[in-house]
Amino acid sequence: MDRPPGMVDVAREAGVSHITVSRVINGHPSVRPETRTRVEAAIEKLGYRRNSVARALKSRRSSTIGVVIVGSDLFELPRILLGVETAAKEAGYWVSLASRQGESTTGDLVETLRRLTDQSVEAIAVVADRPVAVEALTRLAIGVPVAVVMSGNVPSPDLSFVEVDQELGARLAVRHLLDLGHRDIAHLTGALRTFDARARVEGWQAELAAAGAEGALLEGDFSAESGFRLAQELCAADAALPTAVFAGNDQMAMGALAAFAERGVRVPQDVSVVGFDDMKGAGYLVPALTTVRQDFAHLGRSAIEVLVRMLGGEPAERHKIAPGLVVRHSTAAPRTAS
Amino acid sequence: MDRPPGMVDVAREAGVSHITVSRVINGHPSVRPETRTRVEAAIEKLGYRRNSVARALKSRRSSTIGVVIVGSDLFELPRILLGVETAAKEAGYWVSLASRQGESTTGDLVETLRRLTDQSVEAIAVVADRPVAVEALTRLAIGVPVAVVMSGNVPSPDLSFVEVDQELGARLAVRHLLDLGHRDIAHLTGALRTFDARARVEGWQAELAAAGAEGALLEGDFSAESGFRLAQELCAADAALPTAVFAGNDQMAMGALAAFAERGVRVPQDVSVVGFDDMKGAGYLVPALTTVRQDFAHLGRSAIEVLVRMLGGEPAERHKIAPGLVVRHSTAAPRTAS
DNA sequence: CAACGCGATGTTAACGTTAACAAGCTGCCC
DNA sequence: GGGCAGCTTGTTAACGTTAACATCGCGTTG
Repeated sequence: MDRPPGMVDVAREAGVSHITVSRVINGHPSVRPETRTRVEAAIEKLGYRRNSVARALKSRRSSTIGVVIVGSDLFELPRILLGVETAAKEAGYWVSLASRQGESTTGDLVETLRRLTDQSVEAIAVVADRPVAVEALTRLAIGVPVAVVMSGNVPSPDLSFVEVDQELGARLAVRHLLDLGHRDIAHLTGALRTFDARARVEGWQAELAAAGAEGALLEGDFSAESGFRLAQELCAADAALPTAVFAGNDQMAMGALAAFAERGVRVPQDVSVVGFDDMKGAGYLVPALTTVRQDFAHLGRSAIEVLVRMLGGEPAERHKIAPGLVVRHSTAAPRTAS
Repeated sequence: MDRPPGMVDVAREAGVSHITVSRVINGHPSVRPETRTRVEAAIEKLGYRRNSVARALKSRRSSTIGVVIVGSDLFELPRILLGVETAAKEAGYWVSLASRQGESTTGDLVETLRRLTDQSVEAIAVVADRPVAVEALTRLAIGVPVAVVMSGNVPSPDLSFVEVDQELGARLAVRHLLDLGHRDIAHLTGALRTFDARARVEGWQAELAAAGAEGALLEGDFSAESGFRLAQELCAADAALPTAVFAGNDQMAMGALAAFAERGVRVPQDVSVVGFDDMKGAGYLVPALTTVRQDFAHLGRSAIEVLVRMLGGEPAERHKIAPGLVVRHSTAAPRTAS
């Protein structure tokens, strides 16, 4: 015998029919304990393993959840993925991966989703950083439950959304600076084609407006390089330096810190800096970075949990996970209250 | 009709038999062009998509490659994964994910591999940072081609290995310091249970020995925190500070930089620091970090390419990808040549 | 002109599982 | 003691595809 044993082989070994083997494996109640034991012994002896492909074909249940990754600005992808994978495994599902890098057109995305449904995935989690991708999703009848991770605000009754509340995070950061006494808080934005960057801008604006404070907006792209460049611009400008800078993410904060160090601008004495993400090592920048922490593993886990509920017939859900402010040493009261 | 159309439906529409449809889809040569066109029209009209589960069942080819992730110290996982996914897609394969976090026993690993083969994956890539995992692999007859990513040095004729040459990377880093005139080069190691950390220690030792130089070894765990702590120890020690520090990775270098800044030790004037990885933003630390760059996407891509060749009947291969030194501003000649 | 070869198409039978239905056995109650 | 319920087991038929073999028609060649 050159191929792995099937149910028939186990059945022959145990002296029963293959369907009894099926029942034992699926935990069907009406099997005599004695028979069950015999079948289990045969399974053990032959080293039988259920062929999940055949099972998927017949039962139309592949026990697989597809994950689509759109965009590659996602620094924290591994943590999300680990959350996804862990939760999926716990729920008895496989994770099948499909990514779309670079400029993904709507057609590309459709094709990726198609490939995934061809594979008979039961549900799909889309980890997307761009509104474009999500807008495309809303126009698609995919036929399986879909959860969108990390980006929301698009009205769509059939899609679930799981995201960290970016606007709240931004507000937390800005409020912290306001509380310290800052009234001129610049924002170095992330890539504005992404949801996250936009939501952070909104949070920053809203909080600033509520406090009657102000600040310049400089557009970056989430890279440390852009943070560096924008901070340099800030220094070079004729106007006085703002007393605080809210960076689009920790990478940009890092760049800004480098630029300030180069110009001899002291942080936090001359200018306060807040980041976003709480990336690995953020506490060991100089100075240790005050930032907004996102729980990415939680995000991934929630996505799967939502999908599992949807597979159970529940309607689509929307979850906003609250981020938390982590205060370290890159923020302080402004030197001179104007 | 409530379920998606199958080949029979297409066949009926086109007025042929389902097997002709199969031939058209698989690009079989002996189909009359006129028939082909008719079938293609029917496919288009019905929106037919091949059921890859049924195909996998019959042909025993799932077109899926399994990826097992062992350990979670892998900061650069997403880049590897993206390389894997891209290369797999190009080669016509799916990627199915399975991770093992935390303390993975051999039994755990076996079970994970089993689950993957149950799914009929055609090949498996194991991204592992620990020797334990790899040793377990060598004792297993898995039945499909296996490539191990990121860790080598274990003799095993059936396993392919794809890794960045860690020892070479360490040598590059240390040689750079030696060339600058350093003779006392401490090494803050990564977690010694991992291959990478060990290989870097070996490279450091070998290069030091070859040059007749010396230096202390302090054991860390790849975290910025450990880099910080060990650098503090270095400062606190009665003996003089080494003139250079080779950190186990960029995170640890970051921690060390923070510790030195706190103590008023200037980098690179008082002490030079070299990292490993070239993590995102390494060029925007203060000072910009000299480090060793690993091409992770290449790593992932190579793994898939090797597996595809193995699926084509080729024997196992071993690849060492050469890392490159990136010189920035955290290294300089020692202040006083002794 | 018949036989052969070959390209194009069709028929049948798997792949290994689960669903639906059928049937045997036991024990219980009237 | 017969019939019926209920538990256990078996028979048969799919799921949608591909492999192997069969068939048909036509052009070519001895």
